[in-house]
Amino acid sequence: MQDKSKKEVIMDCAAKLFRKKGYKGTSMRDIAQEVGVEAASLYNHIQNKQQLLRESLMIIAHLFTKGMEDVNNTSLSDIAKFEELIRLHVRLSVKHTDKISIITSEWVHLNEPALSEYLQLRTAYEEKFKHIIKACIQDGSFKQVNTDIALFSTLSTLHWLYSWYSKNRDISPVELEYQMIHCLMDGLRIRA
Amino acid sequence: MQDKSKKEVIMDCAAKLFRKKGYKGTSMRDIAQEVGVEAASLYNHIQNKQQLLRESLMIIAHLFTKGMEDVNNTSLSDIAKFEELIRLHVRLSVKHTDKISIITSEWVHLNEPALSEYLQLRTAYEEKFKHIIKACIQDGSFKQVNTDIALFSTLSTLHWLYSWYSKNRDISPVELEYQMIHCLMDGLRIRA
DNA sequence: GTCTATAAGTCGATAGAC
DNA sequence: GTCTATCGACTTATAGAC
Repeated sequence: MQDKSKKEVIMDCAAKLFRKKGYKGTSMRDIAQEVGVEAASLYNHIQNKQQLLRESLMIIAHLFTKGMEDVNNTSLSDIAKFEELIRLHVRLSVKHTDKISIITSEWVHLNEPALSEYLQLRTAYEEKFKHIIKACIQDGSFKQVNTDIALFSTLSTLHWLYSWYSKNRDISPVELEYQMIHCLMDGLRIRA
Repeated sequence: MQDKSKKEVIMDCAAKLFRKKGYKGTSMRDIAQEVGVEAASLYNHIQNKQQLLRESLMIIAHLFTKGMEDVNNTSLSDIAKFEELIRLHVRLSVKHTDKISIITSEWVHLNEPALSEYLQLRTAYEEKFKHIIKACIQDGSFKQVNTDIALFSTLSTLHWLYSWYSKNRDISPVELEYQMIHCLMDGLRIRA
């Protein structure tokens, strides 16, 4: 495996600190200390602090967008697509834990025009997710639920996977995928 | 209804801004502008910025703790207690939308000893919630799910109610309670 | 109780030596 | 490419006039 470039090291350290203390709560001096250099040295590899937030966020946003496209390009049934999206979230949460936390809570600190670009990607993603839920209702595999609430409830759980997974690393990703699908699709109660 | 004290006005303005821009992203000048005074004037009513975060957060934490006690002091069945907790979250999210957002994402900026005090309350709350889920499994009303995942999934959805409710104020709180209970307990799929 | 003025510190970012 | 030194803006909070 190729060594990380210095920029990648900086991006990873920044994501780790943004997660722990937030974007505004993390100084360039904090990031420099984590990397092991002085703050001024960071600017030989990056333009500014905002770039660290923007690039981490956009990398993840495009991974979700690409994942959604891949799922929609299959000939799977709608309910199988729904399951595949849950697996996508689990996979990305396990692999990019720190950066995922940024997309969940630090996107508000994005400057324009990156903010609008990000929100457009997110809205498009959510609309496609909702479309699949609606299709599941129409083909009779899902109940006649309020689709907005179903979407919100599903995404809330998936957005916070990263925080839960950090504290429970003993469960395997495959087992986690199975449990999440079961929990979200079938609920808790025995007799519905 | 009694008029709000100046301190309450400041607390509400601060909560609103903390929600929008985060604790670290909100300056005392921002809060002062929202209140309609100069920044220095705030200090006649409050001690410091940290107090604004701490008090808002503790008010909500104690409302949840009190709500959990009330539920556990009833003679309801365990599954009815679970439903009652969902109603508690919906009720508090609707009534204290801004302050709830702080407890979800800004608690990391609490200084000690308030941070430890808050985490202790939160852990105790989660343990009691988990205990009710376990009781529901034991009495046969819930499936044999992973209780940690069931707890996490339920709380994630409930924690983000406030953000969803802000954008969908057309649904009534009572209808929202019903939909949330149905969604979390019965899932989406028709045949489990 | 509100204001102006300001202290004392931290922030992101740059200049220039090496 | 890293460092030291520093700029200018912004931060929380206080002092003291009114």
